[in-house]
Amino acid sequence: MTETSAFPSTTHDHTRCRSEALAQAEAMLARKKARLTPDRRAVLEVLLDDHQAQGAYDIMERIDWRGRRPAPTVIYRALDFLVSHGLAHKIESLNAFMACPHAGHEHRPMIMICTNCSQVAEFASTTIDKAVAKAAKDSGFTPRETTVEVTGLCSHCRESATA
Amino acid sequence: MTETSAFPSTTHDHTRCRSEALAQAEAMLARKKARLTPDRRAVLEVLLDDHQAQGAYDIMERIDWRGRRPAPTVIYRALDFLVSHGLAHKIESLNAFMACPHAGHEHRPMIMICTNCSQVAEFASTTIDKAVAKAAKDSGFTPRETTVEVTGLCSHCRESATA
DNA sequence: TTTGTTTTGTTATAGTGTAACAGATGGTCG
DNA sequence: CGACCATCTGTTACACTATAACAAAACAAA
Repeated sequence: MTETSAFPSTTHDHTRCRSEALAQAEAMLARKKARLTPDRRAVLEVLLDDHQAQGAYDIMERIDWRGRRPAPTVIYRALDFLVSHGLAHKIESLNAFMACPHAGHEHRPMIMICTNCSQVAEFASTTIDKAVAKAAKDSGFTPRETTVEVTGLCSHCRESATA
Repeated sequence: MTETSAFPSTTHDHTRCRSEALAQAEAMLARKKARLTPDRRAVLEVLLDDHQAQGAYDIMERIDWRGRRPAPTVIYRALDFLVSHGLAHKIESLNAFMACPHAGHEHRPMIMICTNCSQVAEFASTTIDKAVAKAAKDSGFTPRETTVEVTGLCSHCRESATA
């Protein structure tokens, strides 16, 4: 099993990372005949600006909306859209949002949150899914949606923390 | 594999369920030399009143505090204490709290939330813990705290939903 | 081009959670 | 006892997160 650090290296080409994700999102929405309106696109772009979780109000601050700041409703509506189409995830334990790097995959991945650098990453694991399904079944529970979030240290911060 | 429904039956002896949990909590805190002050006890009692998740403000409403309602701070302080001693869990996806039936065990269980009857239950699974640990390791991530929450239908609601 | 659906604009408000600091209380050790 | 330190309480004010409601505009499809 290779260690595919889900956290991008500090030197990765983020301009490209960002534009590819955007292109993927556009393609995916076109296929679904869903509309990436200017508000939605603006929110997605802000989310794609870095690999950190961002609160709705942080996003609000970063959007130039005809010289003004958009109202919270505008942001939440866009976020609802993005989340429901799998382009973003809500991180429950932070009340914040992240862009999803794998647009369109139906998935509810594990989310990892680095408490040092605040970067977030996701990892899809069928092993976890199965373990959760089994635990639910053993409790007579019929699962619908699963949330798995982990805080800790990403590989880069772990190394530098060896001080 | 036995199906040990983690959700209490509608007919279970809740008076007893409640008083046993309280006694366990007292014993555990005495062992740790931590103080179950009146505020903390009041919050714990409200949490133990039923098997649903309760928001901090719901709890606030239910506490008679010398004829008044306690301030939010009072509730959050008590909740912090209870959570840090393993007597309650925060349910991130609901911004709400539940009493922990297994006082004192060091654990971060999976939490199941019935979207029909709003009851919540927990289930400790080493299989899930291992799967999460492995997924983290495969991503070069060093985990600290894990949150696993599942929405769905509990056994009782699943049966009645077969209409 | 009419009709129905989706999206926008806006205001107001509901819900969740902390900061800060003075004062009270309790446990401990001389 | 009584002085001390740590913890817990009381209170005010505020910050952050999220939704309700409804009229108006934009769009797609026939």
